Amino acid sequence: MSFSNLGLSEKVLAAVAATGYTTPTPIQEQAIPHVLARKDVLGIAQTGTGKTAAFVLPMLTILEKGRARARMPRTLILEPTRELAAQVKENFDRYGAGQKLNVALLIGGVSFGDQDAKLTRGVDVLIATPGRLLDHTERGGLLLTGVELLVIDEADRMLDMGFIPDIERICKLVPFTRQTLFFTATMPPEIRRITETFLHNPQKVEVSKPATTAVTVTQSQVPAGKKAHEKRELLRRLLREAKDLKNAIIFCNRKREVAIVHKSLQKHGFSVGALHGDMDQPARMAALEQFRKGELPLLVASDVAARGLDIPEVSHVFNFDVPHHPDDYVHRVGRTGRAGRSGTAISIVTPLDQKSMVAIEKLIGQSIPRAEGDYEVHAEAGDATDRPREQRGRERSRGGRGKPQRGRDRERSHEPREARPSAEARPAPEARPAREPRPPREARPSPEPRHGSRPQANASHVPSIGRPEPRRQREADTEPGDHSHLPAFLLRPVRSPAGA
DNA sequence: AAAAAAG
Repeated sequence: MSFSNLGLSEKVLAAVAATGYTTPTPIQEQAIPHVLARKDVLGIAQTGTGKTAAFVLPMLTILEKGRARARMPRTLILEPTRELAAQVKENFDRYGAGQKLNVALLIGGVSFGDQDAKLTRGVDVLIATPGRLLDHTERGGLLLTGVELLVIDEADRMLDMGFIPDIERICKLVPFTRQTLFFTATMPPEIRRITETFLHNPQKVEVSKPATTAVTVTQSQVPAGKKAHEKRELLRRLLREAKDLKNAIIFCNRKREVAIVHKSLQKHGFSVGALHGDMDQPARMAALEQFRKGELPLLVASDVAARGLDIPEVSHVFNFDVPHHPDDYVHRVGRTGRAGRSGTAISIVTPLDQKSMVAIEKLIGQSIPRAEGDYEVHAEAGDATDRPREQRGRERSRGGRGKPQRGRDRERSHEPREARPSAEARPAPEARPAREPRPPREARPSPEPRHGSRPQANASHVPSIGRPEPRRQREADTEPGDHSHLPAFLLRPVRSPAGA
């Protein structure tokens, strides 16, 4: 199968050929002919399946005829996040280069006036997040009565984000006779309901969901204490010792944690950017762009970066926090090992994360082995090296010890052994009540190598990544000023420990 | 439990 059989125009075929793609993905192969036949399409597909090109390419073909009128866009694409919207625009810029097409991006966080001026000139393709789009319509600068084709992308994610009322409002503003392309990864009842109202006799296109992680990704978990400073210290060690690390995304569960980890890595000399939804839009775009260009090899991010963002060639994904929702794990890990390339995903797992890990392993249908190497949780009880500043805001994880933990223990003991798929992968720690002191190291089973005969991730084998801190030194945390142990490409160009 | 999006 090739692109030339799908009914796309010569111009679009030439643009596709110029990018080097020769074979359409299943979703493209199935959806493109329906779009060109001006049918409604219900596409059930995850990100990473080539979904974006499945609507961009036929839209470009359709848009070759006719032109836009002022304030009346011809097509409208709704996206859940600003970054995804910007990415769709890049697709139009790339494949529509040979066409004089007006593409406008209507997202929050950037100048309203520039967007308004562009609308006045007339746009063929309007790509928007719901809030800013409604802002423009309410102020009267935008009329949706000329929209011939509407794309609702990542509908289930919009549902999660509470956008569905906005989407329903927007749908009332576009003509009833429009063509609608509706994409979702899953079909919860609420999504089913809106497909019935938004779509007319839709052609259903479904591709097998990669509800699992790619086989080319080497996954592992590393045990850690639940204290954030221990996790940050472990992260630094993992970054230094990682094999073949070219660039990495480090995921945190909270925006606050993203900021803290980012600052901490900066302080320790790493060349690192941050991405989360509380950053202003120029900073978000700059971070993403620098990371894409390779100017920053490391990116600390919230789940805003977990889905859909096309960042080629990410060699490593780190879960600084284990995601509480197993789907998010799949999405995060999906940032690496794309298009058959190899990738590495390493999760820092505290005792509190065990439940989440079991759910993740169940979802992906495989156990995630312990990383090779000497990764052990530091002594916790009465740790004399505790620094008070690290204890701020830790009340929740320390206080209320008795009740919740008793509850968890009880639950555990009622769980049948064979119902826990990964019991074999992680023998000792979670089988033991969390309150008991850990036995001496010698008594614990040593982590078994899980990945064939891969040599131990020892820094002496990977000179390019740097050497690990000696254990004693780690206890005391590294001197922020001393960056000599970091390989050059991970090193911040600015040597002064600014912003400390 | 949190993130995402309109200021």
